Amino acid sequence: MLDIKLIRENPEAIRAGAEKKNEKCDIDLILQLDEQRRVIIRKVEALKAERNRVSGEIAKNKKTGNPAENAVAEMREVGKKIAVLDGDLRDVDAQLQIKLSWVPNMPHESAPVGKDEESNELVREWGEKPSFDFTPQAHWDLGEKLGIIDFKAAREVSGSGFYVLRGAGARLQRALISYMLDMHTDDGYEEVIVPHIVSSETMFGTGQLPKMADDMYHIESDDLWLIPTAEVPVTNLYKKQIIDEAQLPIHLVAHTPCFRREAGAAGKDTRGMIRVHQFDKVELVKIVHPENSYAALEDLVAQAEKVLQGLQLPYRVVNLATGDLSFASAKTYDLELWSAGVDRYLEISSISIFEDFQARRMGLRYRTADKKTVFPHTLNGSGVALARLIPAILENYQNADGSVTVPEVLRPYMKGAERIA
RNA sequence: GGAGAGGUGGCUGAGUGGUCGAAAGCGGCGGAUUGCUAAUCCGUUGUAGGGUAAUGCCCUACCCAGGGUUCGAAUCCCUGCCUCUCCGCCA
Repeated sequence: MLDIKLIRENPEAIRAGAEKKNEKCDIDLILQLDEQRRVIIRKVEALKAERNRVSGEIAKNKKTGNPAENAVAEMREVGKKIAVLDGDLRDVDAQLQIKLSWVPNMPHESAPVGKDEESNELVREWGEKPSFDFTPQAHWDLGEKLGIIDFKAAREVSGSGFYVLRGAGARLQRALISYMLDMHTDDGYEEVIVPHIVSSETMFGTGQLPKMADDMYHIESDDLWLIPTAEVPVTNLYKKQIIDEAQLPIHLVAHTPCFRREAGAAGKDTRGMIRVHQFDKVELVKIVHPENSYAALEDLVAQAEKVLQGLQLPYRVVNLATGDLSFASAKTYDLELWSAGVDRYLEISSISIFEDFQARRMGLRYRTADKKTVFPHTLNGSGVALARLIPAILENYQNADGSVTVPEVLRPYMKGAERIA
């Protein structure tokens, strides 16, 4: 959510920002509703002030036994006017809130301007792509031959877009989760376990609702939603709170499953576990002081990179173009992992700063020393997504005989196993 | 799921339909004082919206949420949500 005052004072900037993100929003209507709202407030509050004053007099007169019938009759009329205006105000305010909830966050000036991923900016590359003296296989072939990924069983159980890990495959995922959680908690992130099903209000807080409703699983009977990312429950842990400035920065890490309908992605990446309806992810969330939030973004990127560096996997860092940014994001870096079998980069982590957009939506504030309440900045980043990481490990660490070498840092978590064969 | 109780400011906890944004205590903040690791005393202490040049001032709203009754609601009525206790069910 953007501050209505900001929109009132800089309508052109907001319009331009939305345009850069390929988002539409009706700024003119918002300004009009905002003006209407304030006109009604001025009227109705003047009437309420009068009613309060006269009601006080009525009380006094009743006590001293003076007649008050005239005043009561008058106030009955004033009360009717107030009821009408209050109704108008509710309507206008509701309309305004809906329009406001559809205004995207402004892109940061350091996000490259462009309408789609073509304009993404390569920031840096790390590691070397592996070279093979044989033709590397894709993870779906490798995994099925090794008996560690079972797509057929997943289809039977749930339909397309799911996967089953077995044996060393399941073990590999658990090892990765432990490896990542250990790393992040060692670096000062607090581990949290959170609900995977959340309310509409919570989905609104981080900006998934209203825009992404069709991309998420909705449980109609209870009006609850399956989380598409741990960002949602973790950031909302502080919803509607005024926290102490001294509590900042807050660093959290959570492992959760993520559920995505992938409604608009029919036909894309249909093979393997690259685009699925459910996958696990380790997510990092930060709540920080506005003054150093962009430094916190760089730190968060480095934290996610550390996971890949530890695993010795080649990747590149990309600064997303404005048109590729999500609704709530001001700036996003993607980490893309090279995967030898599919011969392409896989987006494995997305690290974003939302400035105060999410905090304002969820009513999260902190109190300063001089007792002001301020919206902190929120950030999050995958650290990292398992359903992309496992394919990359299998493909990049594969051997000519179809076995897979276990990355060294994972061996302690795999009972010392050096290979999956 | 059934029965009962209840939801008041950072916390504890009062509150007869009118002078209650709300007693009191604790905590916090500011100050005074005492040489003894703290006590005592005084003051102050919520959030948001509107107006205004104004972090000041005025006004409005908020005692779980949403409706209603009334000139006037923390206080009465209805609905919902949540919490607690007991029973049932259950990993």
